[in-house]
Amino acid sequence: MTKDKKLANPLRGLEDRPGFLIRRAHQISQSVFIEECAKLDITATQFGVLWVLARAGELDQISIARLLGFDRSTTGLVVKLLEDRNLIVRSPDKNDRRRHVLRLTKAGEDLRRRAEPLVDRVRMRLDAVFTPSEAKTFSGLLDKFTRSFDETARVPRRRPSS
Amino acid sequence: MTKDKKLANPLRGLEDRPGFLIRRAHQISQSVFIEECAKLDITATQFGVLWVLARAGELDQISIARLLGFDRSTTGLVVKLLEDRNLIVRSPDKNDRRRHVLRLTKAGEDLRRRAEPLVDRVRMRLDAVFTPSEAKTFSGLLDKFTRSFDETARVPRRRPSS
DNA sequence: TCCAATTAATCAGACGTCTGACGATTAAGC
DNA sequence: GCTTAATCGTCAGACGTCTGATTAATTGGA
Repeated sequence: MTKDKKLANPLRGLEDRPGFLIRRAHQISQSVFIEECAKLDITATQFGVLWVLARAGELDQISIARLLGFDRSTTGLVVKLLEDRNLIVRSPDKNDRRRHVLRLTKAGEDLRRRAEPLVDRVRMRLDAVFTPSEAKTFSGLLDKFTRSFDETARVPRRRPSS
Repeated sequence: MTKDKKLANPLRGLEDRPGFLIRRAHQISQSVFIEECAKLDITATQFGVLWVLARAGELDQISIARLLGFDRSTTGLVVKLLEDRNLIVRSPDKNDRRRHVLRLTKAGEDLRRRAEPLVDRVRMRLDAVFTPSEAKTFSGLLDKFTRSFDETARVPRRRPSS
């Protein structure tokens, strides 16, 4: 290969590695989320915790981590931020004193509800670059990809049975 | 919706948001990269810089950032780590004193070359969960997705013309 | 019953990522 | 030429993420 060819495309061979494009896709989707939800000052990760708590009523940190596929430490830090903002409360579990059970406060539930339409907008903006058929295929492949690694990944994820 | 149904699947409605699955896919691919390249002590981000420098010969930080879609600050920090390990050298640009031109050292080029087969293994492991046809479709959709946002994203990316 | 393995949670440390600000330098318009 | 705008790089601060270690509590097996 000549030096000129190198200069012509310094990315040939990197661009088609899935990891590289996945990283970029993640960066983009995070950026769109932050942009849409700026007025609520909430991140995608934080919203995930609010969401799952709204659905489940109450959970301990480890359960949240497993459902969302977050690392234990990550979950602990995110939960701390939400607790500092009084969006969730933590109370010791009487049956198992290692656990702290989390639940949404009224403020947390209000914020989650207000975030809902904004998060829908994020989804719409992300899907908008595809035809409906492509969007479906993309989601399906992402699901297959992530599902294939759920059990063997360093940070495993246990999806609900339903 | 009954409370029982909530408990049955606390993730319904979150799982099919593309951003959520993209995050998980990113987490997985990073994890596989780290696992394969553990003995070289290099991350995907760092490898990207080594790669693009190997291709281009020499570049300043901003050019690297634009080619890879990294933030300026991120690039600065990654470059610093590589420089501390003597994998790249930085020299002031005589024509433009704002710039510092980066190039690989011998150690940097050696590391990049040794990383090559490991990075190929990462790609193989990621693609292995798909049929060849699915892998191609997935790559194509990821490319379309990222390309659609390259210009409007907060962190823009300028792909090489070739 | 008692010891060992497991589990929940926290912490320090590291890297990646972005924002907003700043200083230094160059380029552009008048 | 001079003023203004744009650009390169850095820094502090914040959040997300993972590792490895530690502490406290529970569980399971001999």
